[in-house]
Amino acid sequence: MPKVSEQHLEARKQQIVDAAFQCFARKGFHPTTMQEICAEADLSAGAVYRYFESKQAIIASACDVTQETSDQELLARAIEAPDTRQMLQGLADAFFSRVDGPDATVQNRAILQLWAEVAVNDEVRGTFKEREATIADGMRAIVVEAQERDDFDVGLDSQSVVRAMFALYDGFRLQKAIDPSTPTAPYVTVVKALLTGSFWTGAMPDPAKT
Amino acid sequence: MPKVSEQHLEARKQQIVDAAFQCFARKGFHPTTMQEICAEADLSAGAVYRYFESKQAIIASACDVTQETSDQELLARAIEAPDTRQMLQGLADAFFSRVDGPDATVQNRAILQLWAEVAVNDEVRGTFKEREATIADGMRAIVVEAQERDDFDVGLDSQSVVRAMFALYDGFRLQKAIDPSTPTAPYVTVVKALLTGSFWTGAMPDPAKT
Amino acid sequence: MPKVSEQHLEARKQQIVDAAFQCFARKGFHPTTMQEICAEADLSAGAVYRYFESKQAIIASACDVTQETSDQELLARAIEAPDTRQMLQGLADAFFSRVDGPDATVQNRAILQLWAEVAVNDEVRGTFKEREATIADGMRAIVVEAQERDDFDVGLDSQSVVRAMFALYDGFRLQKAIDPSTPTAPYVTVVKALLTGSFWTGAMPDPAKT
Amino acid sequence: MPKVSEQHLEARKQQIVDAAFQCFARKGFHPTTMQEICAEADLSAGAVYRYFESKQAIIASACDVTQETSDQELLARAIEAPDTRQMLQGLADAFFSRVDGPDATVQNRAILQLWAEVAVNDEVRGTFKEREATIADGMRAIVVEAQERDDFDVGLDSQSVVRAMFALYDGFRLQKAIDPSTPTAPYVTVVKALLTGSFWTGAMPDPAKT
DNA sequence: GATGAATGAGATTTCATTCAT
DNA sequence: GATGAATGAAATCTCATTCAT
Repeated sequence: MPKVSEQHLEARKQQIVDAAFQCFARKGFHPTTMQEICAEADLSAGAVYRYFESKQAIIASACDVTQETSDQELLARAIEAPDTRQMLQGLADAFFSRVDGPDATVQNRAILQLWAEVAVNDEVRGTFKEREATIADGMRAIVVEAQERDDFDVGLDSQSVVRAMFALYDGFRLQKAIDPSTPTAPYVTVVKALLTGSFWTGAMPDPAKT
Repeated sequence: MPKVSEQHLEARKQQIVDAAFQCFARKGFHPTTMQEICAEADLSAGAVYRYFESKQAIIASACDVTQETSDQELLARAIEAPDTRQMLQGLADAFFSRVDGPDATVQNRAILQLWAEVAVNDEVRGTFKEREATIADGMRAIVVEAQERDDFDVGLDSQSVVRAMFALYDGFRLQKAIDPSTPTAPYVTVVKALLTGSFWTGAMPDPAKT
Repeated sequence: MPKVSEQHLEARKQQIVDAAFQCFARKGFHPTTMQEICAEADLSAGAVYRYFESKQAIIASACDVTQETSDQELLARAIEAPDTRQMLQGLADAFFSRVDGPDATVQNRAILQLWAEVAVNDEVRGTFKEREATIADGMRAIVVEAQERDDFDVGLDSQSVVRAMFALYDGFRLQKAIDPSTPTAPYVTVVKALLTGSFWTGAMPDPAKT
Repeated sequence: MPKVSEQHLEARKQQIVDAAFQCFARKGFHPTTMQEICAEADLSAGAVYRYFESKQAIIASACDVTQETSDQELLARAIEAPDTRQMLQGLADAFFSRVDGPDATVQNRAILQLWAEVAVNDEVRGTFKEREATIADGMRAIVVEAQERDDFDVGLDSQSVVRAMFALYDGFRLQKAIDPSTPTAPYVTVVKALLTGSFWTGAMPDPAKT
């Protein structure tokens, strides 16, 4: 009996967050009204408030949900690659596969809303930083390992390398959000080229200098 | 006399937009109230409405103002560099010098608000895309030139290369907005390394393959 | 079988009214929600609505319940006293014994809610006046009798004498409701003194005058 | 300039509290809606909220206003009377003159609402107790003085005597609130009789006993 | 009979905008 | 030109009541 109830509860919460998510991607957090969320969730206001204390709680929940899925898994799988290059390519493919596909534009636009909220809302920022930190740690381990294998310049700050990787991903999501027709494949090719040394084909600086 | 008037008008508009900008960076566009903008601008509601038709107009104006300064100039100056590497390094220094310094956190956070609005507001998106396109075109010329000099892999889509450059910049602004204490210098080093071929120090793939 | 049912029905109603009574004393009629009553009664909303048509009905019932007990009885017993003084003292003791004891604060506070409702709610006022009238009539008989015995000034309006007696009771309940630590015994002493002539110990006015 | 503004502010606040007072007397605090208060005050919702933070604040203010007038003055004037009897009679006349007259029913009913709120609302209770205490202290001085003159039984607790006086007043207000047609004059006569020794005309108890 | 999730009207409160002074 | 009090539509949230299970 408690099980049914709990399943029901979770299902309803999901239903509401999903509906809210759509609305948020469409109009942003604050311009979205509860009425719109209720309509999208096909529920009355009273029902929604049975599952969430406030609109703020729905926003927080929606922020929480974003990409809650398995960055960890991606990292774990990537690490099994035989060499750094293949690992990076696998990672790039895995991450960038998310920016296309059904629902991706909604996700990408929602992410922008989340970022804006993060800049402004301490609670949301807290959760966000925490999650980022977890992934960043995983990534950093990978970077350090690549440096130990002498694949990445050991002189580079590993943290900053991770930041650059994030940037290449997040920055592209921004562009997809603004223009969903942006082609992904050639971008991923560039990213792989950057990370695996085939981007720059010109002369290298005289190592005697610097 | 019309000149004085016009100067005055512009000055007041600037005063209001500046005030609004601060508020927006602090709370986001929509949660910011006109009262807050008025207070920050040290003007009455009536006065503000003499210069702007609506809050929406202030938002649009604030979005317009963002980095209105001289991306073009930076590009023009960069192009004068003797070689691609120096040009890229100059560009990186120029752009990333903006993400620090006084007022930078406000700028970085405001940018997140702008992005969120862009995802959601057709008018703002129009202006934004236009501006981006202008800079992107300038950057693209640089990239194509680098490819012609055989400094960048000619097989890469120049548009996507520009996107990657944008991403490295925007993605970092995102991180600075979330955590203003993020150090910039090591990140810029990584960016330069990525773009000028000193990032990847491992083996290159067998050109016979692929 | 109808009897069992009826007993059950009454028991349930009582349970609900008792619960409501507690809530009402705590928060007042209108701020109390049905949910709170249900929780206090340990019943579901549906169950409560099986026994009462509406919240209004519960309020009415709670008002009805107040002191439903036996003012009449007190009067009947008092009347058996050998003289007016003893009768008044007995009455005072009987009535004021109610303002202390367990549950008395709840009662006293609930009474204030009732009075407020009476001022505002025609239905409740009707019931209230009726009940008051009954007791007032009983009291009045006592007063008239005392006047006939020449114990009370025959020049006084008996109705108003009754009102004064009520006032001494109700006004004290008000004070106990506001501050439950108010001591009862010395107050009762004063009341008895007032009613039996030992309050005023000064000179009496010159009967020649007035 | 600040003076005009401040006067205006006070005037508006008064206007709103007065309007609210009417509504409260009519329907009670909680069933009264802001819309009703706004309509009664002939002001828009927005305007009302410029002067009061919340409905709760209006309730508090309305409670505060109740009888803010000059109980102190009455006491001060009463004290000048040549003897206790005349003083008591003066006091009684002064106080009870308030329970009739235009607007008195509104006042009397509002008082019941206040009492109910006092039982339930800590903030309101605080203010209420404080004010009561002030008057009670004044009254007590009078009572003690009467005891020193040997007009009141010195064996009685002066605090309780004050309480009895309050009760005779408050209890009558209750009755007037419930039935505004209750005649005041004969009641006042009874009160005066009680306090000045002409109520009980029967035998006094044998002082040898007790 | 009992449950408690759902309803939806309605309450309080906010805030962009206007306009008399 | 400037002010800021006033407006009132609309937002969030509550809660008495119903009804499928």
